[in-house]
Amino acid sequence: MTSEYKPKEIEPRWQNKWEKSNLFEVKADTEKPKYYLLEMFPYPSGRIHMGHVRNYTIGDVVARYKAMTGFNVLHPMGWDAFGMPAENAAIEQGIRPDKWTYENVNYMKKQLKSMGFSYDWDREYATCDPEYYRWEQLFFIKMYEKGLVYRDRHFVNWCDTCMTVLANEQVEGGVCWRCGSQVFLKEADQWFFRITKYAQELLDDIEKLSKGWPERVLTMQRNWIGRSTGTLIRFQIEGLSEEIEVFTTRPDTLFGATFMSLAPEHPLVKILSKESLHEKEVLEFVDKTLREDKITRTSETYEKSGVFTGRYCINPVTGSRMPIYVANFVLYDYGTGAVMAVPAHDQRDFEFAKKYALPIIVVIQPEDENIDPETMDSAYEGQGRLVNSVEFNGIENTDAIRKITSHLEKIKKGSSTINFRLRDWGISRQRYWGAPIPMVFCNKCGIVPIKEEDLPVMLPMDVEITGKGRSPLEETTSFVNTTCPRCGGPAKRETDTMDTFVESSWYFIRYCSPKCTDKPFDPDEVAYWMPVDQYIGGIEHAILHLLYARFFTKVLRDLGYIDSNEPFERLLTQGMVIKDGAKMSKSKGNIVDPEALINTYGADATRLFSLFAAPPEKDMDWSDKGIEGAYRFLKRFWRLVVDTKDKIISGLPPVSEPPKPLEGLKRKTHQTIKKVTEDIETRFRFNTAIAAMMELVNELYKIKDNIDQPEEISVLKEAIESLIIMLSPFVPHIADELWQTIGHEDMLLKHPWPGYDPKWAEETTVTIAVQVNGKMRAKIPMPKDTQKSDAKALALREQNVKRFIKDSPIKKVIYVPDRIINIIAEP
RNA sequence: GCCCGGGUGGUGGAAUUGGCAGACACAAGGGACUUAAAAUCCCUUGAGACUUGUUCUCGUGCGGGUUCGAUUCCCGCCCCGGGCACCA
Repeated sequence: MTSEYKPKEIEPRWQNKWEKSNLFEVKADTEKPKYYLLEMFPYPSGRIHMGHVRNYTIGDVVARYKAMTGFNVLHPMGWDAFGMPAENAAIEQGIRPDKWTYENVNYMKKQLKSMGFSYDWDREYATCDPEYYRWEQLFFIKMYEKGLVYRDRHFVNWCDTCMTVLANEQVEGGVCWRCGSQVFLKEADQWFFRITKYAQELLDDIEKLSKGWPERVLTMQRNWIGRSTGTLIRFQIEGLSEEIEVFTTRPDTLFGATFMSLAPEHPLVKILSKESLHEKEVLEFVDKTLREDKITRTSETYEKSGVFTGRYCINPVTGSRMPIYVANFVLYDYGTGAVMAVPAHDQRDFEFAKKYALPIIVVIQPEDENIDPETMDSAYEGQGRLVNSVEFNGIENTDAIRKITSHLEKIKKGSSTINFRLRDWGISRQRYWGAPIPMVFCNKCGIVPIKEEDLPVMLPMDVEITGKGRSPLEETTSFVNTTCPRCGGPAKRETDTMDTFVESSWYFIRYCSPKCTDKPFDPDEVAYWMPVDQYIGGIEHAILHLLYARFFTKVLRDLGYIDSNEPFERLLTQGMVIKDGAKMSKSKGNIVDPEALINTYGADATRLFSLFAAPPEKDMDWSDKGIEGAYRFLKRFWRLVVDTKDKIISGLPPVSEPPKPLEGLKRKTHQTIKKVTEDIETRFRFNTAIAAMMELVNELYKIKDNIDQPEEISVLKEAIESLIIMLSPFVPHIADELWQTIGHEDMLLKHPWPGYDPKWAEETTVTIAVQVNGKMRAKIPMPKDTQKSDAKALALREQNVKRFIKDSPIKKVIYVPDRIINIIAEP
């Protein structure tokens, strides 16, 4: 062993040793408590980036720590391998998506291994493996049979020049990212998962997650599901048998509803204007609005506009005729896609009414002012008593909500209802590189699912991908043409593939038994490992991925595959990696390649820095200089151990009563163990854990050369051994190397985590801050647990304290034991 | 626009339940060692004031408030970031 720290030599050596001894392989063992630690799996984009390094280092610290505290730790890794970049690579470089993907997987796997992560690589898979997506196809069929899958019309982004469907990401400022022509919304038949059926349970179970998930993620999910209680009201259309259904949370304003607004997408729009004078104008307006993107449409500053359809509906309580408009600000996605317009009490309706000279009727008057439709310049959206509402006049509007709803129920024109903002999950993608949807279209039998025994529906590999025209699968006749599973006659396959969020909605269950071939999961394995105890990943997944995974877990439970209600017991959301004030990205050119860092400073320094730079939840600012500090600390620690190695090897085990001069070191050692343990266990604050260990190293540097006596050496030995063990989850290579250097043979992952003696982890003297009238005037060391009267006496003796009290009488003394004493003395 | 976060020295951050603002690092400056450089080790380092102290004043995005005491709680702003259902 050399005396110099050479990460390039020791890191590959230990990675090999770990691999050869199968250190990270785990098996279900009911004798041991299990711990399932999972980080969000990566998309194989080509090379790992700093976000991966950060995410997987955080996970690795927890995984190794849990193993050292006696848990049977499952720590798997795999690849979220379907998605658009592979198709883009095919378009741009002519490389096959499967080849591109698996090459990336191999390269990134090598990179992850060079970081020394404790993955059980035996469980690895990619979601584009047919052995994986075949089960997804099975779930689709089972869900179809249960009524959880249906087909409906939906709007997609369409580029007329490329003749192709675009993802939102491919629409830049309303135009196609490739050819620059205007993108518009086009209707298409799509497959949907009925996630709304689970809306209430997804909302209720948020409560159960409140212990282990960040509050902000739960709030975001709650708002996304968006449950609101309201009233469904039916308006009869004059001259037609159809009714317009409206969802409103403000039925108290019904007497003030003077017109009706429909979303441009609403199916009634075409029927209403059909063969009328307004038909052309309406259709043009709808067409124009669908060419605008949704974010513009819903903004408050957006110019509200609409056109009259030529038809009227009847207000069910007043009997008055309400003109029906198509309005650009009404969203088809929320409620029923139709809004009863109450201009006096809704700002958007008010603006619309002013613009088109529609009647404004005030039906709610506040206590302290008198609202007049002639003079008002904005809608009144507050509380008050009803007016112009016949038998409901004088009632508080909050009571009127209930009373008018019951009235509507009596006259059979409406009912109380619960509305969710959450919409069903559209999973159809007109793309090649995804899991085929296992359905066929038969002229005789209609839509028919593939037979279970014929799964998987294999994605054909030999296709031409141009990025233009129809999906490549539609062009592949050998794929499209098939026979009907029911009648055996000629049939066509569904050529849409599934949203890649479907793969990531259940991958964590597959890790429990990744090699199971006759069913999706081995029930015993799943029963042992699930749920995931700790999930770690980016905050950008706070809503969609996590909600879909929760939904899928509940569906798979109801299909009888698993018992868990929720997939992830605890969640840690990690911040992004920022450089020069912006998220690291290729387009900004501010990428830092982790591979270069590993080559220069080693995996341990890279890991240490990514943990030390910021707490995990926060965005982390990258600085090139910071890694130098981490590297310097490792060198410093290395030298400390090498310098004291001989003493430590021959040293005595810890003594309970150390020599007086070393009591401070003993105390610092136990305090550090306590701090590091708590920081990992309860707070995930690795930056402060590392800072504490740095402090102990600094302390050791101060005294290491003055230690000779056997009893002193025993204190030193305890400190250094504890440090090596505690550092091992953070910087595993150097830790195992130094552990061996001081004469041990076991690997630290199998070594127990050190405990601390509470007696030594406590301070005996504390520094009390003395305030006079809330301003700090002195600091006094006192024995721990000093009584208030004694503390007061000591404080009053202090020169600077006397100076500020002068002759003023002491009115009050506030004492927070072991922290602060505040003397209130004002003349 | 809507929902959710964040803002502390030159920089990253610390302050765990309302109780000493700036731990630990980085950068910078000074010194030791060296023929020299690198490496290493030691010291100084929020701003300002003077009476240079166990000193005072100011200071946690901005403006108010609650409190003996506010980075922490409340109200109103400003700025930055994440998500918004076909990026993953």
